[in-house]
Amino acid sequence: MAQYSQAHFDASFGALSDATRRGVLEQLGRADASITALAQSFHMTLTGMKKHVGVLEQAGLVSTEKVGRVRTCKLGLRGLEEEAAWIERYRQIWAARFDQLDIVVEELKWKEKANGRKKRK
Amino acid sequence: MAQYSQAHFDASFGALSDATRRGVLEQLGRADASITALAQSFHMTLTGMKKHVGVLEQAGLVSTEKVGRVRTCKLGLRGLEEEAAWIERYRQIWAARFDQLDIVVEELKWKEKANGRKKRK
DNA sequence: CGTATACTGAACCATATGGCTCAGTATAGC
DNA sequence: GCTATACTGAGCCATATGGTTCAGTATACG
Repeated sequence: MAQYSQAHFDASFGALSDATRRGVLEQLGRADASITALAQSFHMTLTGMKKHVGVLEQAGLVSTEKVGRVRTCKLGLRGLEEEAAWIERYRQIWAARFDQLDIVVEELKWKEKANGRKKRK
Repeated sequence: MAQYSQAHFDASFGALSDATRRGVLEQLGRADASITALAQSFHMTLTGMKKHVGVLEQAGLVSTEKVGRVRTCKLGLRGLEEEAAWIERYRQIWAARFDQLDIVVEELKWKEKANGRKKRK
């Protein structure tokens, strides 16, 4: 889990980079749905929606099962833990860089004032 | 703030869906870098790297400034707050659904009974 | 001034993406 | 059995992506 299998991220972030697919995830969060139901929700053909579901399934975000004629889609086994972790790590780095900038600003203030008591170095 | 400007996500998640670009973000997290430096790091042409930087810049994740001949790239003003929030919200929905599944699993337990499938809380 | 460096832009290429239609196959229900 | 439903697969189309080369332009520096 500590290892970030980069390859996975290509698929999952790629899957998230489309508004329709994010919408599908949201809808599946409310309730499972058939391909037909999803296609209608997003005003597109069955075939088009099937591709989107395929992408989501490939990324492990959705799982499907066909019973009779109907393929039911639901949220997949994989959550977005690793992706959340990656972003969180990035955000910390980003924040750190920004803090450095704050420090620079602060140091400049300190210089001009020559009175700084509360230095947080 | 509660408004999620979906259009933005296309760009940012799209930018994250490529290993090279994620790598660039990590490198820029350590230190600012020129296009040339980045291109060398990732073994690709200047022109190729410039495109990646362009994508990241478009997504607001990187900002660049040209001084003399050198264009220096740094982490952009935009962090990934909204993206983190989206994923977090999804994860909660996902977890909720999974809890329902846990209930199902528990209901099925009476059947197997002996096998120790420990439920994660 | 002359040359090496750093980038830029156009153009090309192969492949992927996001949609569609159309022609199937399989199942539900009368 | 017949028909409507639900999906599937092939294939088309336009555009985007990830990379390249090549021919510039602008700047640093001896």
